[in-house]
Amino acid sequence: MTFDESAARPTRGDAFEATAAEAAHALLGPEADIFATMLSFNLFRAVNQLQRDLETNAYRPNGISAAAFSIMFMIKTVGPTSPSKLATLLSTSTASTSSALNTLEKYGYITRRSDAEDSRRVIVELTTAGDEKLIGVFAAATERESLWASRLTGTENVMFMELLRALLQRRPA
Amino acid sequence: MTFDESAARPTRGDAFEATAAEAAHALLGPEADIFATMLSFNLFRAVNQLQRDLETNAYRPNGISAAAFSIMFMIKTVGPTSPSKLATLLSTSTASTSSALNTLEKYGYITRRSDAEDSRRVIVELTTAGDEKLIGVFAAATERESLWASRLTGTENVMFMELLRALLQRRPA
DNA sequence: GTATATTAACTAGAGCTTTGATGAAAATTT
DNA sequence: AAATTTTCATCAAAGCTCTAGTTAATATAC
Repeated sequence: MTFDESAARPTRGDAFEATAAEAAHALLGPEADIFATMLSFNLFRAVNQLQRDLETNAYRPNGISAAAFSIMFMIKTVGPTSPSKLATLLSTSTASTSSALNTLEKYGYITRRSDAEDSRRVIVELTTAGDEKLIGVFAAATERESLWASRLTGTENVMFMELLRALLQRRPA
Repeated sequence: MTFDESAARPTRGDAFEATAAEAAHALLGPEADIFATMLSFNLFRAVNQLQRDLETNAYRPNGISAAAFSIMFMIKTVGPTSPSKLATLLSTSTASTSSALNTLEKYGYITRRSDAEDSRRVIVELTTAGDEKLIGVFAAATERESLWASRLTGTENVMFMELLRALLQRRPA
């Protein structure tokens, strides 16, 4: 990926970022390099706002949680699969997955059955109701996400995607 | 912010992103524009990994939670303040803040006292133990965050910061 | 001055998260 | 074949999240 180097000039964060930077220097001393910390700070701020938006406007109106949505979407992605596979794919624990599956099962959106090959294993499947629910929630979420993306230009969005892919794919230096 | 337009060429995501994109098209049809959705998908993936890293390597070894850390850091940032002010600044509910403050108080990291001016109001303050704890955790978190930032070049990190500031400061189009 | 409305903090209940423990089944070792 | 280890799923307990509702105190309206 290449950037126009002239673009790499410092710009200003908002008042809140400035206050947080002050606190960081108060904790680590005025000489400390806090760039990565402020980057992480703003990253969490932005993602928390997006997450909240999706929960308020896509998940909750449809009566499901973010975790429930991600599990249903994952089953849709990979097909009928086991709780442990879901946990691995979603970077969460099997215990959390088990708990969320309990709720989804209670609502009738997924079913559990025993694997004939390996009876330790459980196979989780979307029901018809679950599939229909997922379609509605997914459409609502996509709409909110598009609204967020509209804060950036097309080029900026592509850059953003590049940077995220780099974060996900590159090993730490 | 300006970008080198030649950099705005599509690159490839990982196998997992490709699978998710397939599922998205299965839900919305092959014509659907799922760019924003995939951007959001990768954003959550990256942030979840970072969050997990910080919890595992900075917060938990020091015996506190991410919420506890963010509250302590906020008190350090703005000084003694009320639960409702903390909730506003952290974009969370007063109920969550109250719950996290209960734990922090139990551990002796913060104190609550009544405001003389308005006795509905509570003033939350860091104890000496809380301040010392915060310094240690903050240093550990900063170290992990720097490691993450090292996955990107200096220019890329600056770009990343620009994009986050744009997301936080610009109104939806 | 009394009644209503608003505000601050908290609790209650449901859900998801974690680590750690448990039980059962499969794989491995001896 | 028998004993050990590993794997899978689940539960338990502690903590944070939310919405909704409560209590107490302040502000405003009549």
